Amino acid sequence: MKPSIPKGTRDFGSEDMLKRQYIFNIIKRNFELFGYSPIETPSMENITTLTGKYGDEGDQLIFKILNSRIHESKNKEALKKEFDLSLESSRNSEELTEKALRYDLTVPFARYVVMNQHNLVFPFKRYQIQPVWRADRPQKGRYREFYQCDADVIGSDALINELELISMMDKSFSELNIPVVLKVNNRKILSGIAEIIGEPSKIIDITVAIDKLDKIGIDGVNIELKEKNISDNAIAKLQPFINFSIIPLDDLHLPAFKLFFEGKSDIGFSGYQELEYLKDGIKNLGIKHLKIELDITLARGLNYYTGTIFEVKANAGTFTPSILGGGRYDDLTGIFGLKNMSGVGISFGIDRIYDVMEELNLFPESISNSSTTKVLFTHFDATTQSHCLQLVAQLRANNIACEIYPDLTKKLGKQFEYADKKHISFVCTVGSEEIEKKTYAFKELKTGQQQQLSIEQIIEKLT
RNA sequence: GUAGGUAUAGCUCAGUUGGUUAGAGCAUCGGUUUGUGGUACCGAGGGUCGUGGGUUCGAGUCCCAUUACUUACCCCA
Repeated sequence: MKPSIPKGTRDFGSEDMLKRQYIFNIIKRNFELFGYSPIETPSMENITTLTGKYGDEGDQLIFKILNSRIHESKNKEALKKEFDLSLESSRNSEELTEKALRYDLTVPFARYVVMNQHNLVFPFKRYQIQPVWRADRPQKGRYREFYQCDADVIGSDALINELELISMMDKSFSELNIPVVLKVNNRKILSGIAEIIGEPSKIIDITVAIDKLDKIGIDGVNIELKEKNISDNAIAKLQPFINFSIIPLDDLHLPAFKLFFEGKSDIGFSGYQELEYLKDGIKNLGIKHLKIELDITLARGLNYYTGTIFEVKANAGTFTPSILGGGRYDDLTGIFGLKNMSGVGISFGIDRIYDVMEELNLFPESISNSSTTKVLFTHFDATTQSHCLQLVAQLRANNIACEIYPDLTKKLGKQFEYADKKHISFVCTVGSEEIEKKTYAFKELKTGQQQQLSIEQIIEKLT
């Protein structure tokens, strides 16, 4: 049988893992620096917890888990009927699947908050670093199993939370040294636009069309809008937004927004006010790295967002994936029975961050050619090998990572080659003469220097 | 769901308008070197050319089907 793994999944080798841990460590440190504490939730959720939160497209991508022991079902007729119906259309049948793999970390988090509401201190700030699964078609930078690194604060509708998140993104991407643009928008502004032009149900079509501006030009956008049955009158009203769809936040002319919404759309006006707060507040953050722009076309498919929305795009030449997403959700916990719990959060996509950093060669050289092992003990036979056991014990007692070449071989060359390939810095050779004199041949592979040292001298050298 | 591309050694890939025994590099193992790695040289093992059918005197090469992988669109981290 030829070994294989499901498509869209990957194995991570040791070097991959060291690089991934490098990213995880930076993100995790910043999460803690900004006051978030860790939680974890199960890989699988009850399917009813997940469905209906991600929009139609998202719901289709949920990995469902077939119920166990369906052959023992007492009501096989009902089961068959559900199965037949499932063949006809996309639907959820608890007869067949009552569990599913989590699609993101935000919805399980909301579920967690509701279930633990009496034990949590609000506003509750948590971070969570775990894999999620999507039944997507894999392609470059798109996987079916990938990690998200989420930080959310729930139980506070203050916009200072958004500012803190922006500050945290700036610090994190600055430390990772990735060139990025933070795109910001606000669902309230989108709703306001839809309200004013009288096409409230068409807002997704509108943003999708405007988003194609740089590809198909302003006329192309207008044609597409018309194809989506949006009235000429509405298209006319949209024109200012098409022209200023993407604009650096610093250049943003807020009075135009105010004028557009004031007295015409309450929700749009409140979106404008939030934007104004953010623009003012960002001045206080001391942003060093992040380029921030307002992007009216940024909609984000997830249904639960209600206010600010974030997306970070990396710039690795032709490869410009979005590597972070997030936003504010005013009532995600409401469905689970807990009202008035506004939350806001962001999610780093570590797998794509990895791809971008690999593309741009941003990993420190030291990661690729470093080993967790400091010293390899080489030997000639069973006697000298077992003597090594005493020596490694002493090194490990001093927190020096070391290992013994496990196979018995007379060939020192082979053992040295092992050390070299594993990028182990030092080799300590133990022969009968060494055991007698209690000094060992201690060689630094990088320099080729070798001296006879006692185990105490070795420990001293390495600490 | 829509549209392309690819499939040959463990890995990455050559293989000409169809023509005798299908090649290379890397990796593995052995040797030059039975107490010293990264370099070098010599040698060895490893293939029903994704699967099934067809055309042909003859198919890795052409045609059809099928499966897997992959890229782009949609959507997304």
